[in-house]
Amino acid sequence: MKQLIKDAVINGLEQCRASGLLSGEGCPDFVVEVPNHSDHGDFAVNVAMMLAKAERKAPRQIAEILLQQLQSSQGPWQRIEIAGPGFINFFLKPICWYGLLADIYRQGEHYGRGTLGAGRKVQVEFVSANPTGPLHIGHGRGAATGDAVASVLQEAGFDVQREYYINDAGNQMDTLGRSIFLRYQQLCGRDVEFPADCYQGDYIRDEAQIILDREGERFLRMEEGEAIRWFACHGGEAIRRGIDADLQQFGVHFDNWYSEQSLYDRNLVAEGIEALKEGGHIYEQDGAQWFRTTAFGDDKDRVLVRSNGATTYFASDVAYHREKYQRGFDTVIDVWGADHHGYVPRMKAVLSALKRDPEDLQIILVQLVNLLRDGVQVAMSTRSGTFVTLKEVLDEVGRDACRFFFLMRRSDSQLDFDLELAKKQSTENPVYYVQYAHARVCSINRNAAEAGLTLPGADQVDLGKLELAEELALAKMLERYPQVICGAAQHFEPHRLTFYVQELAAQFHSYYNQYRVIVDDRATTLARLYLVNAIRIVIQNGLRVLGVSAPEQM
RNA sequence: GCGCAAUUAGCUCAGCUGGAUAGAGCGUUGGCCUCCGGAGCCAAAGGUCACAAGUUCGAAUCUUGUAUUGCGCGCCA
Repeated sequence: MKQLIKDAVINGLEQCRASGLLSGEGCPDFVVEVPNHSDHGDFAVNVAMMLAKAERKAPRQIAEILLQQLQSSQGPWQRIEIAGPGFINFFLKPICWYGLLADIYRQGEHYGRGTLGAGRKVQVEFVSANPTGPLHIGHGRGAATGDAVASVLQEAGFDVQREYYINDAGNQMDTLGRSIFLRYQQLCGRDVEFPADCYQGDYIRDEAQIILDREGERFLRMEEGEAIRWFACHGGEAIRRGIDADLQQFGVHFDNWYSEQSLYDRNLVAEGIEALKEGGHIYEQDGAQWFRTTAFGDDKDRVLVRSNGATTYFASDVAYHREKYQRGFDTVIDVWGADHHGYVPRMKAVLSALKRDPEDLQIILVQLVNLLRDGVQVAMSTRSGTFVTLKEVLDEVGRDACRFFFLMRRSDSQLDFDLELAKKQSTENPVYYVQYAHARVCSINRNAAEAGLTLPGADQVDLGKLELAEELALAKMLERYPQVICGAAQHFEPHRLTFYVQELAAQFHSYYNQYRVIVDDRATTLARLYLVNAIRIVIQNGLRVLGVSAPEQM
């Protein structure tokens, strides 16, 4: 629709020049936009203001000349006018909007799908929490965000893979093994000290108990190093399965779980370092191997291999990201906690060193969640063991409310999550507001069916019966949906969709409260059923992308 | 100290590629159920878009500076 207006304006401009009304050449890169106020029409064009200098004429004067030209030709508009400093405002015929409703029915659950991605391969890596403890509420926000970004990209036509990176190679796994082993020994009655740098959470003791029940006391006789390795391996896998179960409950499904250890097993870490070395990006100092990330804008160079021979976490990240592109992804998206923002330059440096466009790596920073209970901040730390898990929150407030809540802000904005507030299920929790709009249409449909009315098809509707300003506004709102998806995908901002469905629901509730859908006049009833069910489809689609259900009854 | 981000209504936040009179929710105040589901709707009040310069037809949006807040700055993961 926008393009149609743009073409018409360009065409009109050329004709004005051909007839000598305007001089100048070339066409400025003007904008067709949707004005904030409906008084300003459906679309506004700023071309006259941009031409003012080149034409040496007042913007309104240029607009007047263009207006004459446009009015003499055919177009989908009802009227065109000049306003403000020189905007040309287009008012379209209602049928232009109502005609688009047929697309929504024709495409159904596919309405909103775009071709922006053109099938290009994108990977979204998110959560990737260390398998040393259960997911907490902060991971939940990352999970909701990553999953929604992936879904939005899918809707926009990208070929998306969701991946979870398991940090199963560091010394934290050793700490995990030791922690469980110590609890195990305590459960066996041994008087051993449990140091502060071990994981304190109750789940450690639970895991130890499970192992004790299943395996008995045989590990007491095992050499300590060997026992710790066993506990690390089995404990890590058990915790990973627990994480997976929590994510399942949250409705998040990964296509791939990627082990950091596997990078070492396949020698990819050494290969990654070698690749950087070949590019001349590595030097040795104080017995360590350094990657010259400062050559690509980082603050300081980074160590890949320590003087004791151990590789750093960054080294496996180099290998990991290098391997992602070898797997054929055009764009790779990492979802990180915002406290890791200092790592962005060095990861971008990896791409530059590997001769990849740094834009091929997009990093979404998610602010940590500020968890409150009755307005009082809950301190969270994995080490101290005082954290609220994602599962606890899910059990309390439910999946839909939880996901919607996480997606109500842009990801790099702080989020206050008050558990008591979220549990109230009152107006503070807007997910019900949106779901209710959907359920209301379904309720209308049930009533319509009882009255012997069936949902009309596009060819059975007299669109002329939709003559209310509110109905036209709703139709326009529905037309915007695919653009919202597209914008959210381009900017990796799923919160745009959250805002959109809320706005659409609000507009529907308002309409519903003011007018009745089922009225005496059959043709009007059918037309309104046609409209509100298009709304239902769009709300359902929007919620599905956000990972929230659209119940028919509440 | 250096770097990154933020600063918009009483509170929490949107604001698209620079566009016309800056929006929403909550809270406050006052209304709306004989009526398809009141988990809803309507109305009112509420603003120096942190501050100051600059860029231009036009700035909450772009540039620079200042202030405040948060985060990051290891041969940790």
